[in-house]
Amino acid sequence: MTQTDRMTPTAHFAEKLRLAGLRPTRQRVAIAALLLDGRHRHVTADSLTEEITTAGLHVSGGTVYNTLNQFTEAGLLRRVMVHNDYSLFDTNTDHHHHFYEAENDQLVDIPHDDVILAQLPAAPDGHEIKAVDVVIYIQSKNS
Amino acid sequence: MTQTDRMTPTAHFAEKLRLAGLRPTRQRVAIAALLLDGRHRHVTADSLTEEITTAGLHVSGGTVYNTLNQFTEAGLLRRVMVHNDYSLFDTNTDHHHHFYEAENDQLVDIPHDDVILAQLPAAPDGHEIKAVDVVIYIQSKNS
DNA sequence: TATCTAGTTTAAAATCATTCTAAAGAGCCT
DNA sequence: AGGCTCTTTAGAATGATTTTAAACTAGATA
Repeated sequence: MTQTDRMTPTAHFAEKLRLAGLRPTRQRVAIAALLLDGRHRHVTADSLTEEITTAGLHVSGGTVYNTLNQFTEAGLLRRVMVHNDYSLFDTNTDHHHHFYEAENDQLVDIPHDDVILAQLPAAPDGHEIKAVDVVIYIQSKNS
Repeated sequence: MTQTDRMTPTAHFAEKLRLAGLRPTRQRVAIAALLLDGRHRHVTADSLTEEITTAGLHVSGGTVYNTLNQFTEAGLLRRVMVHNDYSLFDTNTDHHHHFYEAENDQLVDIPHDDVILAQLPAAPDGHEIKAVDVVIYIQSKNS
């Protein structure tokens, strides 16, 4: 049993935020409780706002965007690039890749081991690799 | 010597557009002449507009966007997803991947053979793989 | 070559996700 | 509790891209 297991949910997420270097404000804790509960899913500023509303809470639009960006920078979320229409965030920060079906704007995780990069190029001089993203674009067979 | 080698540049690109199913309008031919000459590079709506102006021509903003989208749909260009700020297009439609340095918004091609995907997952039922994109995010070593 | 029509281009307005602003509010240290 | 800094807020601003409605043109037809 870890330390945070004995805490109230709020204290648990507040601690998580502190560890990430973020002051645990009411809004950030509320969003953390929604997004960082271990469930793996993909959210947008819009879908998150909806969740917040459904939970009977209110957080201003600007703060939703700020929080999403701060969580991402802190490594609590991962940004997924599949189109230019709006930002997508993945609550699963483990190393994994994605299928993307443009037709339905559907993003699906690929299990960690199912893509193996046998050989990577060396990063250009003076640079290091920060992340490797693989997106496999798929479409219905009858289209 | 192929057929198009004997044509004027304009006729050459007009033919290219026809083959792609696009009516060769003055604007599309002009843009094709700039983008589809075989040089491999990355352009944005903005950088393309600049090129057009430099060439002493004028094409409306809407048409620049439409053309970029149509060329992409026709397989004459490839869209590269690395951020959400604006769309990037690659004049190289061959299968290859990219390094992306967020710091300077710098996109660099990775030679075809330098990334080897040893194993790909099967596409979900009823779907087929359309494309596989690999983006390697890099950063300066001293940051 | 004149005519027709569907597809294109245009400038300008509209859209829409995201960021910025300035003022009000809230952690948190003493 | 007091105070300082970081946050949040609502609303305005930004900026890339799309849409609009009218003017234009490629290409087919007569």
